[in-house]
Amino acid sequence: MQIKTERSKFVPSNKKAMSKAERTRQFIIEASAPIINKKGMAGTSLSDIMEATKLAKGGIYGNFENKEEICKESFLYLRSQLSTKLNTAVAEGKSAKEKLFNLLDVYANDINTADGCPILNFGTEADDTNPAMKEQVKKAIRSAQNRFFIIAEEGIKNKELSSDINPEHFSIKVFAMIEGAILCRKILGNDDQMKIILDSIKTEFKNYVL
Amino acid sequence: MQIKTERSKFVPSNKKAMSKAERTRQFIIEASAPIINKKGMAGTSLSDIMEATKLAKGGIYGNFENKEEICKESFLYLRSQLSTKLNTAVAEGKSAKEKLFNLLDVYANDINTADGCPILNFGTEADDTNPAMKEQVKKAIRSAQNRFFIIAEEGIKNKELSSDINPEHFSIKVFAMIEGAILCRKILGNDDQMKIILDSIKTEFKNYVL
DNA sequence: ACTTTTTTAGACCAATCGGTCTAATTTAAA
DNA sequence: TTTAAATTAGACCGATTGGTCTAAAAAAGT
Repeated sequence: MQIKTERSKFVPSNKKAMSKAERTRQFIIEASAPIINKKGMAGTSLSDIMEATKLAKGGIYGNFENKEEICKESFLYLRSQLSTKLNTAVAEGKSAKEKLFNLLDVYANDINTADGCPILNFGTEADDTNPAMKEQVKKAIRSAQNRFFIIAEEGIKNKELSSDINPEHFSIKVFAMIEGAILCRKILGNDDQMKIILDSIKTEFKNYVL
Repeated sequence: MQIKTERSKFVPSNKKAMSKAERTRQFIIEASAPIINKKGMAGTSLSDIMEATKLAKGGIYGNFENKEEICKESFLYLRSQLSTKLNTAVAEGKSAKEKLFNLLDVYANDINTADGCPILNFGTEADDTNPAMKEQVKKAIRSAQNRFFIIAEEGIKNKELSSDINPEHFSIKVFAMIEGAILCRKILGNDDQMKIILDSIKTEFKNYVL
């Protein structure tokens, strides 16, 4: 005895050539990602996901092997969303300085709108318990650091920046500071420290601008 | 029908005037803390704690209201353990520079021995789900930052440091960088970035030494 | 429009969750 | 050493966990 119920009407950005299942799969990811990012992988239950998607168990497990796969795909989704924003910000800058400042501004403004940095959230949970996830986070860190690295390196190449700047050290320091700042923002509940840190990065960077 | 079993023979550092229950309570905390720090609060089950302590449920719940209390006490324990180490390192330094460098060296060497920084681990998990815990982490951040602040401020007062150093900004930046470095160390699985960051902090600090 | 294939609902499952309670056992006071 | 109080073992509890399976429903060919 089955009762007729409404099904998912979700239509993702890339509409064409997507089967119903592919669309549902994507819908589940997009609905789950913010929850998992917020409550953690262990802290998010299947009923949380069912509630968020309004789907029954069958609808979920018809599209995913298990909860872990949903977590992994959610991380990849959040990572790519954020990546796009950050890359766009960089691309819109015309100089090394503009590129960096645009990039920092995204970190300043955008991430608190969402529920925090997925690298930080998934990373701290995965490190001791989930090697596959840890590997994904590792890639994400490398790519985030590389964004800063490229800006500095190209800046030198284009004679915009003094070659005194060490792109590797610069990218590592800046990334670490920002992740630390995100943590402080979340726990302390305000942007004060984030602002101080971003200002300080900008001030230091200006010393290298030729 | 009860079967006689061995009970906890644990004797904590402060031996005197502790009832059996107080000792067991402390024992449970010390056994649980590293597990919770590692697997997270949601990721640690009561059976994990039972296994680590070799106690039955009754032995646990006779000493704690609920799992959350164990988590909270575990955080406080880890925090105080770490605090002691850090404060000792600072106290052993004879100059501002020595104090800071000693302090940084603890972060460099000691924390990877354990299972990562409790501020980072508990903080990222608590922020959206556990306001009481979040409040505790907030205190811990403030106290950790204050340690750096005091070193800089006293350094100025004692004419060891140029007053160009801004103790507030310095403490915020250094703390953020270290937390970021701890994250990177855990995920990337090596100390390279941590070393670069600590060296960079030291180098920058030296500019202010008179 | 009809048929086949894909997809989803939801009952069901064993296992585990956090937590309670009582009786047995230790501890500690007398 | 006896006795009263404090403490712990572990059976038990209902709720929830992640996950399976089948029949119904929807989507996709034809």
